Formats: sequence, structure tokens, C-alpha cells
Amino acid sequence: MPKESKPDVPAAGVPTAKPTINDVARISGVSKKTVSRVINKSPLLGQATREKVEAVIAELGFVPNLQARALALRRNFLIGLIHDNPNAQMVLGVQEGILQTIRDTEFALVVRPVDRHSPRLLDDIRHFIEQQRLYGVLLLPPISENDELAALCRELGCTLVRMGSAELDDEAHLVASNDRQAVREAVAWLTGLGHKRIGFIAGPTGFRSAYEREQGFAEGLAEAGLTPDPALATRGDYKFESGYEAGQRLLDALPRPTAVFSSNDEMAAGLLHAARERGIDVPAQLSIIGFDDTAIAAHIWPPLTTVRWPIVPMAAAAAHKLIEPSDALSRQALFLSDLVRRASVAPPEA
Amino acid sequence: MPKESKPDVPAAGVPTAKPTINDVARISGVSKKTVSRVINKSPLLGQATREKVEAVIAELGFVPNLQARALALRRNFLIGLIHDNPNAQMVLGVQEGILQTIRDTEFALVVRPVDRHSPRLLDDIRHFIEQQRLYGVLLLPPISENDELAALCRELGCTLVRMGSAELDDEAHLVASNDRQAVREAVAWLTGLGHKRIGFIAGPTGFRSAYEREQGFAEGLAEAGLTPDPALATRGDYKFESGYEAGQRLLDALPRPTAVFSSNDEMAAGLLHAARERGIDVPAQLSIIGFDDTAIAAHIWPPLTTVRWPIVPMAAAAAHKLIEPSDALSRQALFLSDLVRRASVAPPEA
DNA sequence: AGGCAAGATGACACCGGTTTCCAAAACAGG
DNA sequence: CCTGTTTTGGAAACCGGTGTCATCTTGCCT
Repeated sequence: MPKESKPDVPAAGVPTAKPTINDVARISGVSKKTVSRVINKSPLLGQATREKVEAVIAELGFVPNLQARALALRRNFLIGLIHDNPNAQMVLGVQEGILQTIRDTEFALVVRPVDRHSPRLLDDIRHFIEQQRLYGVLLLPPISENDELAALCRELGCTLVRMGSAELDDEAHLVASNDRQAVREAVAWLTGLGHKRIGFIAGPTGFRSAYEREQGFAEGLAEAGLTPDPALATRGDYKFESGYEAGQRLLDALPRPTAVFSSNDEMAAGLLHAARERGIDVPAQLSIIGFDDTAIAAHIWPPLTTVRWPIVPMAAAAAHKLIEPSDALSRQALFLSDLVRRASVAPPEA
Repeated sequence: MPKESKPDVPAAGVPTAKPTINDVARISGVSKKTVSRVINKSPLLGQATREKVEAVIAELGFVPNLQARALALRRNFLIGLIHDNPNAQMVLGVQEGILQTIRDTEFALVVRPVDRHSPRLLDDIRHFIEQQRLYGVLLLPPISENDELAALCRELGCTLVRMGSAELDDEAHLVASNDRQAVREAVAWLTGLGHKRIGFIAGPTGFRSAYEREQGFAEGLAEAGLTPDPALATRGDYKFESGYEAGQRLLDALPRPTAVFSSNDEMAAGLLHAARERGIDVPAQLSIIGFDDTAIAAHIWPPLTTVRWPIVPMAAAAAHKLIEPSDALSRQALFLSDLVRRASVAPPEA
């Protein structure tokens, strides 16, 4: 019994040195190169040889050294998540989705929050990608809309998938949700209940997601034969406080809107604060719809009707596109959102 | 032209191949080894030689190849964040803190959420650490309380810092906040306002953080000369729904508590829901204090008085302990929390 | 059978650092 | 001036894989 390979409880003086490709080659009586071919599933390889080598690999519990591969391939097995997104829940949802995909692969996820307004942004990211030799990166909105950044990734030979609204990139490098359509349905829900004065809180200018939601709102009104009232449209920056301020403006309008669509949940929560301060009952006197279905939507009072988009599956698909671009699963680029109906919406008062 | 390898318009004919340690050695007229000594700040090296080499490094813009170093050193420049924490804001705060520390170093952050109850937990993490050859890992609560996991990291030669309540580990491998003291102060705030029937929603059993907060609550009552009433103590699992259910129980108690301390904000929000359903006015008829100061605390109505602990600085310190253990900054292990006073607390009704 | 294309395998250099070992140079003491 | 010790630099091996290219089998066609 010269060799005893109990991985747990080394106990004995055996150093438990991990087997290398050389060990596998020696024991199975082939060259390193052949073992390498087995590892990489090279097609030009004899069936018999492959099985023999695989048996030895299994027996030894051989796991290829990622650092050595990274050196030789000039490419690390790391997926980078680059984002500039204030929404913790969304970022974590994306991380979860990516990890669902790379679980049981050799890939790992490295995260890199950035400051969109930093002048060193591109230099920093260039250095980051080069130094870590990232295999691919996933860009989250809003920074996914930065075309310079995308060009940089491509220049560095780093595969790239962008998350965001459609038309940002081609299908192979994009996952998107149909925000516009979802907002139209949300507005249809309100008009169907009889609402005619519907306010709108837009997201910040320059964000494609904000633009899409705006368009969806306009289309929704048009479908119901309503004309937009400029006094009922205002803008925020996706943060709670801006929703609160937007609420002040909207609730000053006369006659007051009977419903408001907010471009995200945080601003909707801010609006709700403003309504509460004025003693306006939600939903009896004011219906509210948000967007994103973040945790806060279900936990404020009344629970918020909102548009939910499938963050985790989208991120999982994005990761799939990065590491298995030719796979059929990597085909889908558009994901559907749906309206979550909760207590913040009711028919308008008579 | 047999070989043409222009990746992307590098403009000049310069191939932009990155300089290696060999280039530096050749140009500065020394050996690789000497350059390596410069990179690694080896003490036994001539001053003149060092400066000469450093000049060449700067001029060439040489950056050592991390993958090659990782292979040779058998250790990658990656910090792992292992967590099993449902609170997105907290996890993201930790990521931010770590990144503050490793910014401008060669380290990167790789994240690894896990399932505490998975039977494969230890095997998975072993494989992860070995495969990626992590330099160090940071463990977040509640999984940071798993001593087997900590032992595993040590066995694999991976430095380790645990985040959580004190007494989990020695100072060099721990960052903690003084939960107990903070809860005592929160309770003192309530008793100071005249509350005498104070309810408590504990966190799940088996969590040290939950235990610390329980102790702090008991001590706070004792300091005010109050005796704990078992009818006013209940338990949740840190989730919104469990807070809601806990609220049902507490608000059934007769006489009703005039204030409740909840072991985290989510459960406090659940309690608030329960109170609202019964038409109980907060804070006039019921004061509520939470813990964590997550986003929801400020955004629900009324805004929640809560205990805030310094997540980001704690995580930054933890990362510092990992990569620069001997540094003076790595000395601090205990961080102070403070009470954020908002509108959910008022004196009891007469 | 001979010729040839295609397929399977191996030898060897290479990725870019670190480490071992040893020689040369510098320095001290006798 | 010689010997012994310390500092400094170089050659070569090594970390553990992958790429290129040559070689050796095969199978197929005429």
C-alpha cells in the first residue's frame, strides 16, 4: 500500500500533494499533451485513449490548475461584473443569477463597482481587465449604456454582455426586458379601472431605461385615448427623495391626479410619503404603481403594485452568453416583465 | 504577410505587447532575479540597483503578470467573500468596504454566496478555495459563526477574517460591532421616555447576533428596573413575514406593549404592517425600534428609529486585516454602533 | 499494392514569473 | 596578503498547463 489518498484527515505524513497533469500522463502512459486534449475535450482524439485517461483522472481526483491554464491561455477564468447601480437588491439578484450559471464550472465571479463620473473610469477598468485577464464581463445598467466602455472590452479581447433595454447591442451581447410593453400594460390596468388623470414620474434623462418607460407611458395613455397633461408629468433621479419631491409637485396639481405611475419603486415610496403627509389616502384617493418589484414594494403600506422583471434569470442568461455563446440557451435576449397587482391601486373615487 | 495580428487599430506599428520582467531586466542590464527582488521589495538589494530598475519599470509601464505570479507562488491575488446573508444592502455594503481597501492594489474581490444548509457546503468551499487559490476569505454572518468552515480555511492556508459579534475569534481574525451595548442604549431611550411595557422580537436561535441583541435587551430592561414579561417576548427569523406574525402575537397581549424593539428592520416593518392593520397608530400608540438601518428603515412610514452599525468601515478594516495583517490599521476589531432617532418612537400615551 | 489524406499522438518550446544553487565581488579580520 | 564571511547577480530549474509542428498510424482510393 504505497499510496493512500484520503483527502480528509491527512493525519499521516503524506503531504497530500495534488496530482498534476504530469502524474496523469505518466500513470496513463500518454503524453501531457494528450491529457491536455482530454481536459479540453479536443475532438481529434481516440475514443479508447480518452476513456483510459479519463479513468485515471477520476481515480486520481485530478483537477487542472487554473492558474497554470490562465498563464498559458493568457486568459483567466473570471467573469467580471461591472456596475454602477445604486439598487442593492438588483445587483445582488444579478450576482445570484450569474452564480447559478457558473456553479459547477471553473469560473468565478469578481465584482467591480465603479463610479460612472470618475475621469479615470476607462483607465481603471482597462487596468482591471488586463491585470486580472478577465474572461468576460457583464455590464449592468446604467453603465451598460456606455459605448466607450463596451469598445474597450472588445479591444481587450474580453467577451462582453450588456444588460439593459433593447437596441443597446446585438442579440449575442445583450439581455433586455421589455420595459415599454410592461409599462403600457400597467397604464392599461389603471385606465381600465377608470382613471383618467394619471401622473407620471420619469427617471433621469439620459438613461435608456427611463426613456423606455416614458415611451411606454405615453403609448399607454394614447391607447386609452387620453391626452398627456404636462402638469402631471415630472422627473426624478430614481432615489427616494426625488420621488418625495416629485410627489409634492404632482399632488399640488389641480385637479389632482387619481393615479401615478412611478418609474421605479423607490420614487414610488417617496411619493407615498408625500401623499401620507398630506393625508391623502392610498389607494382610495390615489393609486400608485411602481417599477422593479424590489423588497420595499411589498413591505411598505399599502403594498405597492409594481412591474417585476426577471433579474435573476436574465443575469443567468447573460452569464451563459459569456461562457457558452454558441449554446441554444444563449439565443434568448428579451425577457418578459409582468405586473404584480397589490393594494396600492383601486378605482378612482366617484 | 503570413501573420497579421492587429487586434484593434493600435494606430502605430508598435505591437503594444506588454513588457515582461525580461524586458525590464534586459534594458536595465540586470537579471530577472534582481527585477523580481525589486518587485517584491526584497531588503537585501543595493540601493543604486533598486533605483535603476525602478526607473526602467516606470518608464516601460511594466506591470507584473498576476497569473504568472499566482502560478509560481501557488497563491492567487483574490479575496473571497463567502456569505449566506439575505440582506442585500448589507452584502453590498461589505463589498463596497472591501473594494475601498483593495482599490489600487493588485487584489480583486470574488463573491461566493452559499447555502448554509447544503450538505455539500464544506466540500464546495474547499473546492472553490483550492481551485481559485484564494489569498484570503472574509466570512459574513451568519455563516461566519461556522467554526468548521473557519478550520477549513486555515487548513488550506487561506487567511481568514470573520465578521460578526465579538468572541467569535481572536482580534486578528475578527471585526465586530458592539450590538449588545447598542441595544441597551436603544432600550434606555425607550425607558427614558416613560415606556414600561416594552415588547421584544428576537432573531432566530443559534445566531450569535440574535443572542447578543437579546442580552442587550434584557440588560436594558434591568438597568431601568423593569422585569421582563414573557408575554412580551417573541421570536422571528429576521424576515418581514415573521415580523408580521410576531406583531400579531405581541399586539394580542393585554395590556398591549407601548413599545417594541425588533432585532432587525425587516421584522420591524412587518410589525408595523400588523399594527396598521389593527388601526394602531405608530408612534402615538406604539413605538418601534429596529436594527441595521437598512434602506427600508428610512423609507417606510413612519421612518423607523433603528440601530446603525458601520458596515462599510468594518468591511474595509476586515479586508485590511487580510492583506496587511501587520499594519497598525489592522489592530481595531471592535466598531461602535449608534442609534438613529426617527419618527417611529414617541412617549407612551398618558 | 502503392499512394495519399486524414487522424491520432508525442516532443519540445513557451506563458511570465519565483526559487535554488552557486559563483563573483566586496569587505572584514588576522 | 591571505582567508573567511557577507552581499549581489546569474544560470537554470520550476510552477502546471497550452501551442506548434513533426511523426506515426490508419483507412480509403485507384
